[in-house]
Amino acid sequence: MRLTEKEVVTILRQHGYKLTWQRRVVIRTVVSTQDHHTPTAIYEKVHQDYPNIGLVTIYRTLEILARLNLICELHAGGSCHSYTIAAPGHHHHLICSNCGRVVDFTGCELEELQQSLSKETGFRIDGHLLEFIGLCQTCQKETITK
Amino acid sequence: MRLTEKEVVTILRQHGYKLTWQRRVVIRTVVSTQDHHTPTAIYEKVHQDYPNIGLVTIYRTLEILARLNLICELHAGGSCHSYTIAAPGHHHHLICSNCGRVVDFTGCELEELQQSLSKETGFRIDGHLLEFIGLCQTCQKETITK
DNA sequence: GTAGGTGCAAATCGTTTGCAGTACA
DNA sequence: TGTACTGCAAACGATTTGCACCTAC
Repeated sequence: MRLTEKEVVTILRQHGYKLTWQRRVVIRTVVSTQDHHTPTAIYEKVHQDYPNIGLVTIYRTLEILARLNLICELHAGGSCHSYTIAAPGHHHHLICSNCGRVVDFTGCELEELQQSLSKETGFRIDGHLLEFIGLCQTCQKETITK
Repeated sequence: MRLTEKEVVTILRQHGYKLTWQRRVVIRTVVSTQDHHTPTAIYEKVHQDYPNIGLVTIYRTLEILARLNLICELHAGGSCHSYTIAAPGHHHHLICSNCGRVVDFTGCELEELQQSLSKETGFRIDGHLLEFIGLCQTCQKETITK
């Protein structure tokens, strides 16, 4: 399950950050969809309703949220500065290359591979990056009708 | 096994690209180390011996090499525009977070996970991104002595 | 009341493009 | 010899920074 606006806000406060309306708007935007967003995309979306908000604020807010692991950076989609709302705990992402929808999953079961790799190479393995890319059900149908 | 300079050059020619000394120098630089390089890093390295080469040429050469799958883009290291020489066939990377050394491996065995994910989510899965990050043997020793 | 947050403008960085000259095949 | 390639400079987009003002706590 993904983090809710309330949870994100709470964690933000717990870490001593102030809750401004700008931050709340950014959080709401990220939480409210299943896809991933670049800073500019968030800016354009938010800017429609709140023309006073600055792009700089988006950057600064995203930086904080990323540092607190409240949002996740994606790579497989294309842009490497694209974020989606986090889910608690260790998880990975399955991304639709057409609409950008992101689905979380747990249970990557890489421990075995990681161990044998570690043994073979002598590396001390600290982490991994795993993302799947494909087409979601809706976009598959669209492709067929076209 | 990773591609050699000769192999890269051959493939380049097979695809109708001309072999300039600039391209040869870039290829040699990428092939000659086990780590990964950003365009700027390659430029600086190459520029010492060949001050006439332009950064633009590095970009254009890397673009071609990437398109022909002769170099691989890495993400887990930090910079998202970092390349390492490719190995033939489906493979993944294990990256040292300290020295940047890259080790290839095959046999990611994600087919099972991929299938169950596909069944659960309805996604048609087209590909995946998998990278391990850690410390190579040499860098582990360094960390201990310090 | 005050520390932290915001917006603006300018600086900066990485990357791309237009164009005239150059070199590989 | 002709076409593709190069280097330069300029353009461009994304991101960061300095600073004066503002606001959540």
